[in-house]
Amino acid sequence: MGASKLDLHAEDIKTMATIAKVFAHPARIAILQYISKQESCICNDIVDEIGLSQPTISQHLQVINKAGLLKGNYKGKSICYCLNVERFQEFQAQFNHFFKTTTAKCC
Amino acid sequence: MGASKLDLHAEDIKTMATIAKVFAHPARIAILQYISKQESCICNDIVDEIGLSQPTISQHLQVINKAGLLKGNYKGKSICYCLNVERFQEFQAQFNHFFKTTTAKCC
DNA sequence: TTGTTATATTGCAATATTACGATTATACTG
DNA sequence: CAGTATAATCGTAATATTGCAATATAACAA
Repeated sequence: MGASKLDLHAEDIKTMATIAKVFAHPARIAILQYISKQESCICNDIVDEIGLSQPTISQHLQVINKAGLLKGNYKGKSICYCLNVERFQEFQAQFNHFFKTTTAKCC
Repeated sequence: MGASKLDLHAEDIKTMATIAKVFAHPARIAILQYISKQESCICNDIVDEIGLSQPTISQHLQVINKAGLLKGNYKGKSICYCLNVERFQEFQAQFNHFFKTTTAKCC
């Protein structure tokens, strides 16, 4: 099928998976790293940097944005995309909690 | 297409995405948490716990296993799956590094 | 307003993922 | 060895993701 039986899983478990999905594509990791490095980061720069087409980058940006990790302000004709640091730290906290609470008992 | 242009991205970026993919499905998160909680954790228990079919669970276990996160020993007829803690901690370290090195400069 | 540049959206093709029934392999038991 | 229980594999269907060309929209400049 391809559709995950979402109702099966607890809310926090679904949240973790949703967060992880954002990071589950190299282009999105690359975009996040690039955005965080640059002082000013307009979409066209990202396109040049990553090597994917403008629509594809835009699509990945949308995924990142939907996760709440993006802030954008117009800088002239371009948009300066920036990392939503607060949200990013929330994600990190979720991961840390997941790692902390997942420790093997057996073997 | 669906195929990611892998050659575009740096090795460490691909690694991050690959790791994240393991966590990018609620069933796998649930499996990992369940495995870590139980003293002894046979596959059939996981099937009962998660509510997906045996082949589906087996498929997810394979994904987790390919990532190196699984240890399994036969316990009678069943297999006791356990978390490879060392590998799991490696993953955590990778995430920590990613989060640490990705900090916004602009906005 | 018209033209220009930058980004978003749409539509579509290719591939990947998820899920399960049917079957096969594996390890034990009698 | 034959029988049983458990897990893996195969085949296949449904859905999701990825990627891009074409097009639309948005913001500015003249």
